[in-house]
Amino acid sequence: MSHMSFDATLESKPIRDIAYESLKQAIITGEIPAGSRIVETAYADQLHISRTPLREALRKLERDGLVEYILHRGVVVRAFTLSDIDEIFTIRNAMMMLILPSVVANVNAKELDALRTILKEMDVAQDKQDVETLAVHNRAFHSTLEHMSDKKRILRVIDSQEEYIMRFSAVAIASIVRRSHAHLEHHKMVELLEKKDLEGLKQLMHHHLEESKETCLNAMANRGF
Amino acid sequence: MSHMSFDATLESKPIRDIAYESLKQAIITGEIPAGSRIVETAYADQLHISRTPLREALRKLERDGLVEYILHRGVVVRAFTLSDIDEIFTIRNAMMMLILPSVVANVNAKELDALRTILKEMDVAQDKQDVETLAVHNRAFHSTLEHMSDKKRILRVIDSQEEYIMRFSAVAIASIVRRSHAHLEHHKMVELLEKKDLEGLKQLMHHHLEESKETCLNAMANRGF
DNA sequence: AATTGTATCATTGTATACAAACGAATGGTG
DNA sequence: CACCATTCGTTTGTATACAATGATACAATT
Repeated sequence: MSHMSFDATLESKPIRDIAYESLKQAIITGEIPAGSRIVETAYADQLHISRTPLREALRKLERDGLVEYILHRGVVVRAFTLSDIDEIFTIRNAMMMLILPSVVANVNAKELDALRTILKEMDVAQDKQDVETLAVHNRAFHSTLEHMSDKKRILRVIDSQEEYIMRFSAVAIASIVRRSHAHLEHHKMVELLEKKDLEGLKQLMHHHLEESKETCLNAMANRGF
Repeated sequence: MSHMSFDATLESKPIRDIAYESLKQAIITGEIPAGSRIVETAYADQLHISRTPLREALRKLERDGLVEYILHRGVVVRAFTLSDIDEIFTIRNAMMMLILPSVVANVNAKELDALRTILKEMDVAQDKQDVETLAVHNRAFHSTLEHMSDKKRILRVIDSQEEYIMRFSAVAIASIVRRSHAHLEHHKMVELLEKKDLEGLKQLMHHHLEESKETCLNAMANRGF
């Protein structure tokens, strides 16, 4: 056993998955504007890959609802409206309410530690007003919390909305008021988790996500969406 | 204008979509058992198509969560557990609660008529105890009702669970007791819609879907799931 | 006998080639 | 000039060919 592949995470992913993630990112960040048509040959050339893996990536994006397929005309990037954002946050909130019971039921010391560790890093970022880092940790915090649940299918729905949420909640975090509120709420969430206070957690989480949605919708509206 | 293509619904769909639907059906009905590996060459040959469209169909099913992808080993059909079924019904119920306000807000005479027409056919099927037909109309009823909402993204989530729901709720409809309850509830739903009684409708719908889930879970458990 | 190395095979991953369909430009006809 | 048919180019749809990878069986070594 001289040299096996040491790190499974570095293992070469199929090109189609790289294309999938690349496209997803480009669409969510708006790099590829809504309404754009994605011409396979052009995009494949740009990525220096063939059309085959690109097309498979497009089929996945189609099921994600990020692109729309038109017979014999390929795909166009779907647009986000304010209503879309509203719905995305609403879905996530509802799903969160569904998994919280299992989160509280499953929570253990190790996972609480993981949350506390993230929280400490958030404290630092919050002190520095480092919004970028805060956004990253925010995602990690929520993701860790969510995945304490064993409701796989519900988690799948949440995950499918996650990309958008993080994209748009970054806008919410940019608000200094919302930022400090959210920070306090994250701390309170861990407290409630420790106490296994399901009802308190549900109420807090619902409020947290609702506030986040409102802040985000306002910010987007101001940006002329 | 001699002969254009007359019926858009008969328009030739891409093979990949045919493969997609065929596979989806086969998996949901259990024709391809859970845990089976789907070997591309074999399945493509069986459908008399090439691997390319089949692979694109598999990528869609992957995003649907119907198959699982394993690096360099292809896809295997995911298993349904009782917990899966529970979650699927739960998701659908929660999503339904979210769209009902917009359904009540948007309802108009034409759509109510459509519902009433379906209901009449259900009356006939119920009289004859024709479970097959009842299942078809049941799907049409719920689908029509749901699509009165303009919440596109939430509807997308509902639709993504719909196939399973119909597969499993067919089991529930097989119960004669549940069948008559459901029938009465469908009539009551239309009444409440007419009256635009949102709260009443929410309560009824929640109960309706919950009962359906319980009946289904019991039936499945008895079948040794 | 157990284990490890190696050859082979089955299967997936990707690229390319060709066919079919659509759309825009062209040209003829009333 | 308007209108329709035709042609051509672009782009998607599908098939096939080839490369890369992982699994398996078997032989060699201990």
